[in-house]
Amino acid sequence: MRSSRFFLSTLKEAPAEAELISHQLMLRAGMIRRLAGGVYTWMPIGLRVVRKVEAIVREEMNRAGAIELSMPVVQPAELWQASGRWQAYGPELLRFQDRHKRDFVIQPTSEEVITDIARAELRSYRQLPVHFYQIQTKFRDERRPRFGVMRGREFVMKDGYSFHADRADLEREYANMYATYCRIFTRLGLRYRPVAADTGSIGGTGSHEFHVLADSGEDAIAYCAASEYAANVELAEALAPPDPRPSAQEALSEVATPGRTRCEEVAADLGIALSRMVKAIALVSDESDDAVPLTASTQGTAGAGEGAAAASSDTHANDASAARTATPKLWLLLLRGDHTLNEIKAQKLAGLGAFHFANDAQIEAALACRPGYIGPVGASQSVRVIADRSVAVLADFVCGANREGFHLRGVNWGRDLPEPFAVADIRNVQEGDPSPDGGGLLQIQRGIEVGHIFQLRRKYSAALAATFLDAQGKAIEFEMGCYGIGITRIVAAAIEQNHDERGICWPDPIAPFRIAITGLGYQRNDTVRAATDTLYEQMLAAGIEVLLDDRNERPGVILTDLELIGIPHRIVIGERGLNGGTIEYQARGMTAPSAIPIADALDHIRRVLA
RNA sequence: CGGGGUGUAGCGCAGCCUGGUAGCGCAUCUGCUUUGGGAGCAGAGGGUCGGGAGUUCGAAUCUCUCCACCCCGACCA
Repeated sequence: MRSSRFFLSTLKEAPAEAELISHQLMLRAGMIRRLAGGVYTWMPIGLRVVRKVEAIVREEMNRAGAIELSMPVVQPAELWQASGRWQAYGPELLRFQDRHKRDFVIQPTSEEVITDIARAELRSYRQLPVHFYQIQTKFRDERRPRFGVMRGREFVMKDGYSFHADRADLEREYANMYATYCRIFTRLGLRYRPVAADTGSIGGTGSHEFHVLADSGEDAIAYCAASEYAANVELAEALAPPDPRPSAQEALSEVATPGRTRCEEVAADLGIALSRMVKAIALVSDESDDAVPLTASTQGTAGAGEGAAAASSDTHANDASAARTATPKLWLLLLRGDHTLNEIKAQKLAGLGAFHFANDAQIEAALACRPGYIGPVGASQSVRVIADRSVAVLADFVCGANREGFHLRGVNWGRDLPEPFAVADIRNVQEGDPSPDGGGLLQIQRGIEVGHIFQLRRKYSAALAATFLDAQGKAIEFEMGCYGIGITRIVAAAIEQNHDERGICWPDPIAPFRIAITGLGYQRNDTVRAATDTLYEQMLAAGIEVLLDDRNERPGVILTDLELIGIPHRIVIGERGLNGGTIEYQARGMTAPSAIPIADALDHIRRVLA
C-alpha cells in the first residue's frame, strides 16, 4: 500500500478529551474519530488492526470447532421479555420502537436469539454439541463511557454460545474454550492472565476472565506466584488470620487527637502500626426490609437521636429517593487501618444488600459524633457492627471514640464493647496476603478484561423452553456455555501494554502493516525512488504487507508518523546508503538502525518478519 | 445517577475576574527557499465564542436555562 493512495491523518496534539494513553495515541495516529459519547468511527488505519484481531479470533474459534454465524443487531423485545432481561437489564439496554410502535433492542449480547435458533434447529441429541459464534457490533448504553474504545458504548465483540446434552459435555467445551482463549491471546502477542471470576447469581462452577496485563487496567488481579491461583481482587477471599485473638494487655484510655481524622495521622501521632488502627465505615442499607428499624434520620432533622422513629411513611412509595430514606439502618463495618473495604463483599452481607455510604447527618444521628472520630465502642444497639476477620482477632486496638477530637486506645472485644454482630470477610486482599488456596502469598497486578467464559447452564434454555430429544425421546433443556472476547477493546488494551514516548509499538500479529518502507527524497531523487520502488515491489510479490510512505514530506515528518502509528519494522532508503550499497532496517523498539546490503534486503526482511 | 470541571477556527489554548473592533501556536491554502528527525520567509483563508433567553447603549465576558463533553464514585467485553 502506498500512503499516497491510503489515508493517514495524524495529530501532533491529542484532543483534550483523551485521558488514557491508548485513547490519546489512537486519536493521534488517526485510528479512530469520535462521533458521539462512546461511539467512534474506525478510520482506515485503525480498522486494519480490528480486522487483524478478528481474523486471529476467527481462525482459532474455527479451529476449536465453533461455527460462525451472524445475528441481527436489532432484536425484537419479545425474546427479551421471555428471558426476563427486558426487565432485568436496566438502562444499559438500548430500547427503541419502530414505526409500528413495536419494541426492539440493540443487542448487548445475543443469548436470546441464539437460544431461539437452537430451539428451532437443534432437535436431537445427535446434533449436539454445537457451538455458534459471531463477531458483531454490540451496544451497551454505559453510565459513563470513557477511555475511547476501551469503554465505549458501541463496540465489537466475539460472542459464542455452545449447546450441550449434559453438564459434562458443557464442561468439556468450557475447557476447550479456556485453551482456545489462551491460544488466541498468545497469538495476539499480548501478555495476559486468566483469572477466576464471579459466577454471580447464575451459580455453577465455571467462569474465567481473561485480562491483558497493563498498569492502567481498571481491574486489580490477585495472583499467587507459587500456585495457579488468580482472581479478581474484588472476589479474592481474604483468609482469617491463623492465630487466635491475643488477650488484652492495655487498659482502655481516651487520647486527644484533635484534627486527626485519618488512620494514618492517628497512627503516626500515637506511634503505633497502621494495622493496630480500626476504622469504622458507616453504611446505610437501601433495602427496605422490615427487620429491626434502626435509627431513622430524615435529613437534617435536629434532635433525631437514637431511637427516633422513622419519619416518612409509605405514601411516597413510588418516589425512589423517599423510599430509600424511609428506614435507614446504620451499619458500622470495621476494617484495619491498613485495609480497604471491598464493596462487593459488603453487598453480600445478609440484610445489607444494596447500600450507600451514610451521610454526615445519618452518622451524627446514630452516633452523636461527626465522621472522623466514629467507632464501635458505646454504639447503641441500633447500630449493627460488622468486623472484618482481621479486626475480630485484634486486641488493644485503637479506634474512634465517638467524641470529636478523641480516639480510644487499648480497646478490647468483650471487655470494652460487645463482640461484633458478625465477623465477615469484607476487605480487599492486598499484596502479601496468603493465597486462598494455601499455595503461597498473593501479588497484585492490574489488568484489562478482554475475555470472559461462562457456564450458563440452563438459564436461557429454561426461560425460552429450548429443548432437544434425548435417546429416550425425552425433551431436555440444553446445557449452555457462553464465551466473549472484546475485539475492539483488545485494540486499546494492546496499546496500553505496548507503547513508548514516540507512540504505539504494535505486536507483529496485529500491526496495521507489518513493515514500512520510505525513501529519503522519494519524490525528487530518481535513484532513491527507483531503489525504493524495486524493494517495495519485491515485498509485495513476496506477499508482505508493506506500507510505502511516498508522501512528499520531510523525513522527520514521515519517520515520526511511522513511529506514532507503530509499524513494527521499517526500511529507510537514502542516497548515502545506496552509494555504499546498503539500506537501513530498524525495528520499532530498536534505538538505532542497522545497515543491510541491498542484495540481502529481501531475505533480511523475510527473516525478521518470520 | 450523585459530586466536580470545561465548552472560543480542524487540534491545543489565551481573552472572561474588571462588558467596548475575537487573538496565539500547530494544521490548511499560495509563492519562493529548504530536504536524514515534526523546516524558513512572505502572504491568505477559516469563528452562529455550545444553544436559547435575559440585563445593558453595547455581552465571548454578567444572570438564568438547556445541551454536549471531560474527571471522581457505583456496572461490564
